[in-house]
Amino acid sequence: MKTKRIAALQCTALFGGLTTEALTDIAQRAVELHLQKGEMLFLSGEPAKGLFVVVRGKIRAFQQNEDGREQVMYVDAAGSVLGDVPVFDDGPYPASAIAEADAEVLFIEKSDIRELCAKYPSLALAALRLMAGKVRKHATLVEALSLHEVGQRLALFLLAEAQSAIFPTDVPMAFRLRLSNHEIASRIGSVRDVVSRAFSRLKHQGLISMDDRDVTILDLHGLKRYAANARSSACASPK
Amino acid sequence: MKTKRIAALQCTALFGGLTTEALTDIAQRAVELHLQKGEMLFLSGEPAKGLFVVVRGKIRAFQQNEDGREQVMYVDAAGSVLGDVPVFDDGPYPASAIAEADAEVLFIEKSDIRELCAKYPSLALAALRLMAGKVRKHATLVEALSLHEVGQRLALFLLAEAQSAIFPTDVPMAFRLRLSNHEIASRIGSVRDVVSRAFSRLKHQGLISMDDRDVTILDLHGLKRYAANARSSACASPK
DNA sequence: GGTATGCTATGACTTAAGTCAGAGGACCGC
DNA sequence: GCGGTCCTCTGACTTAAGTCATAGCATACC
Repeated sequence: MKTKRIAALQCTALFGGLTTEALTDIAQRAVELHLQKGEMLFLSGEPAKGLFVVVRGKIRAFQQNEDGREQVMYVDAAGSVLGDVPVFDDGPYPASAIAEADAEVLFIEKSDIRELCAKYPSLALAALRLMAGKVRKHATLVEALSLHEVGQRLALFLLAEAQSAIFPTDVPMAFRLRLSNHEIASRIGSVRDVVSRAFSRLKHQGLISMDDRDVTILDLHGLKRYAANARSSACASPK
Repeated sequence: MKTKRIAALQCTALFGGLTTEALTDIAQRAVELHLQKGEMLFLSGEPAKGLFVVVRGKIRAFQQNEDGREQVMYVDAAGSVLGDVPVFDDGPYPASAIAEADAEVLFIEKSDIRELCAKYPSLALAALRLMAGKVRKHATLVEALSLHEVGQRLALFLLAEAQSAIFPTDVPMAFRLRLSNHEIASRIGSVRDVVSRAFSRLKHQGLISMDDRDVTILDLHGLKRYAANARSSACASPK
């Protein structure tokens, strides 16, 4: 009956290392939730009762200001865990979460997780590894937002996208953008129009080319140089 | 001989809950370091061998761009732990660390920490709590940098400072700024001049007053409103 | 005393970022 | 076909942020 849940838990970095008994135990205590695209999972600042495991679909964690502008923290697909922070520090959720596509998630009580961490050291270490990764990711975001301008942040975003899109042999790296300019903007801390202009700048400087949404990095080193220091790589001869 | 070290470890949130035996064990494996003000403890991106416990003094963790502009992540005083992230995710240090004042720190090997986490679940849980707090802190910073303007970030900073300066009875909250405008700027992601102007704006709007570096919050609700939405609280009648 | 040094404050200026509006392309359903 | 919706790209404009230069005021030091 609960084998599907157990399989889902097994696929996560957090629970993957546990024994079948432990997984069965968690699976039985978990509550299944089905979300339609656009449904909120939780709100930033809301008291937290536990964490969520994504079984299917996509969940977007983000912050919002009064004007409705969004900053995406991360997007969690199947196998990811969200809402882990409040489990360990007893605070409210630090961000809001919404279903980016129809999704299926498992809810697990805070107390259950803590209990299991105390019982299975490997679970605690897995949680630590996950959490450390989040700190690192956020630290990178802070650095980008505080110390780099929009064009540089876009360059960094493209470099990361190129990395994750696996085309190891294509030397002039090409990949398809899965996100709209609006979505890119909400990830790199800007707005649609400005991202559009930043793209134009990269194109005019000969660092990338775009055919519809297919990006080709023409000058990898130049793009990296631009990401590190926008000024140094300017003044080239645009077409 | 090592009782001083043990006492220092006992004072940290990370190791505070351990038994004396465990503490003695760590204390023996720890390496003592003495830093003069301005000395670097580690550099962002550098491979990490372990974590550091601050025994005395202050250590500042920060990022820097090519122009030398700094973003402070946090400042650790006695009892704090830094460099914990790479211990659990095996990456390099995510930020640089420098002695803000003459300092004394203990270095503990990555492998020792991991071993102890597996052995003492309470240590793992303490580490998780610490790490969760860092994620939360960074998430707050990301939100501020991405979604609020400098004036709002300064207001948020002042509200946080007022909180930590303990004056529970003073209704018109007053506290002394321990930081220069330059330091404040490096914490809220801006530069000296801009912070100075942001201060003037808050003063002109009657939200705060300043006598040298003594700040008084004249209108707590107004300041909070300004932090949430700078536009709404404008247009008041400045003196 | 004089002279560094470090800090604040300010006005003038430049540039990056963000806003607004218009035009056009792709896609969907009717 | 038509009218939606959703996206992109652009130029013109406004505003926030950052830069530069200057002046003032403490403190520390010789």
